[in-house]
Amino acid sequence: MQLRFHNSLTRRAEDFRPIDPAHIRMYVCGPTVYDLAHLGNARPVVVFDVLARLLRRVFPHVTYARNITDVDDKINARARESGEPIGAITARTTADFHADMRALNALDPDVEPTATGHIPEMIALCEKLIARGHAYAAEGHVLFSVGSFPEYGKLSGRSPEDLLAGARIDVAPYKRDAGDFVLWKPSDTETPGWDSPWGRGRPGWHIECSAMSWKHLGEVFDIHGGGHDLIFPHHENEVAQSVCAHGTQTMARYWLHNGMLLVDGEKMSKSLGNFLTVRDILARGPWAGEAFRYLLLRTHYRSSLDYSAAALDECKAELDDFYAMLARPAPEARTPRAMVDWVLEPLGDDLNTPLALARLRDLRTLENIANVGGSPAAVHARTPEAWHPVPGEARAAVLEAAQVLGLLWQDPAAWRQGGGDADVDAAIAARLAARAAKNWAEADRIRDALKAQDIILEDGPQGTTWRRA
RNA sequence: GGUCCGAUGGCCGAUUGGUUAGGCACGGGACUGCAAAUCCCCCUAGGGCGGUUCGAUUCCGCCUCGGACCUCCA
Repeated sequence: MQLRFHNSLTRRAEDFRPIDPAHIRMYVCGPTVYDLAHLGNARPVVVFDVLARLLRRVFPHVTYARNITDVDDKINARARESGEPIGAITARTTADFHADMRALNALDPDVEPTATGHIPEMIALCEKLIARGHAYAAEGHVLFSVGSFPEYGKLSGRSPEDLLAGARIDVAPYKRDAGDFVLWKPSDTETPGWDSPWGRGRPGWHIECSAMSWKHLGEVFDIHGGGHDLIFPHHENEVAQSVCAHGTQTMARYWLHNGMLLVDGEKMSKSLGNFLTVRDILARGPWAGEAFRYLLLRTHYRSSLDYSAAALDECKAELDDFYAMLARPAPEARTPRAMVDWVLEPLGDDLNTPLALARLRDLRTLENIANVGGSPAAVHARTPEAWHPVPGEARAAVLEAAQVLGLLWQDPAAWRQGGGDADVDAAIAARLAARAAKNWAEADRIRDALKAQDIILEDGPQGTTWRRA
């Protein structure tokens, strides 16, 4: 399967040509652990989780690295405000992050380096950059010299003049050039710091990712991912650091950036009152994690995505339909390879998850037709060949393809009836007796009483089943 | 102000130089004691103005609107 990705570096869709097809290496910028993950933080996690699953399906060996930034001035500020020790904040927030992302069925990356675990590598990078004339020490700082790297601005598509013209920061006096950025900065006794050739200090943000990707993926690797808002300055600076330190042509061959997530049409912010954490979503119910994942995947990863509670409910309804199909007894059947490939094919085209989901729904319809009856003509108009509905086959294909999307991993009965213990069997038996006596009023009364508890009965050929609304 | 991205039905969202996928909502039907689930049908849309073309939603230009970034935001 040939993969194609839109490469931010060239602003074009390109065929994916691995550096080493036997070993694919991907790095994605992870969270700064000072607060609970918000909805926007979850988007790159889910998007690149799907990409990692796809890569693992296509290539024999994949190393996916996603870092934890656990040294940062936002963390320091949080500790000063709350009085909680920094180590406690980062440990708790990291655990919360892991729990939240697992609730979205995002697999753990293969390696999850921490910034504090890679201070020696960061110092080594600073020394290499100074030795090569790309950085200089000044007043306890180490600064990257933007003027030493002619290609600075290539990733973000800016010229150094543009960057300078748009700069809205105060230029520190020790900077040789307004665009120079910090690799290392001094720490006072109240601030976390590590001994270095330039005195006790701490790393700048950008150097962390250069150090961690170098350590775990090498000087040049295949894919670098992250949010679109990180292109400048974070990724631009990463490229400058890594390329200049190692003397390589590039840092990563393919740069993938996900679009921003909006809430009710506006960017999330605490001042607007539309700031939502993943935990807020998960509190909606046991279905909410998967419904949110579905919501993220039904929009192409590069588009901006507008979150709303109504959209989340719609995603739950769509998953209800899938789980209704999966809950129906089905015979063991072979998994038709062609059906799985047909669903996954769009993923190879710059991770077109919305089209893959549409095809997954077509397979669901095919399975329903095999079991319940109907005409496959509408589905056949879209499929590459007229697959005959055979009970169990499309179902098996749905389950295998959904694994790559990280969907439909839950037990269908648990999905339909989960969210609390309910003993409805006795009520169903009583209603069955009333129906046998053609006492429709009593039968409907029982059904309505259950409905008042959000329990929906479904009479089918194999008897009566139930689910939660 | 600069750089870049986008605009598709009531809503969400793909594909495409030649009758605009799919989903949700709405409406109708089959099935059902009535429902639910399922299936069938219906709903046929490309911001505005130009250009290229036999033909433009698709390619190009301008305008409008929205968004991202412009030195530590996913």
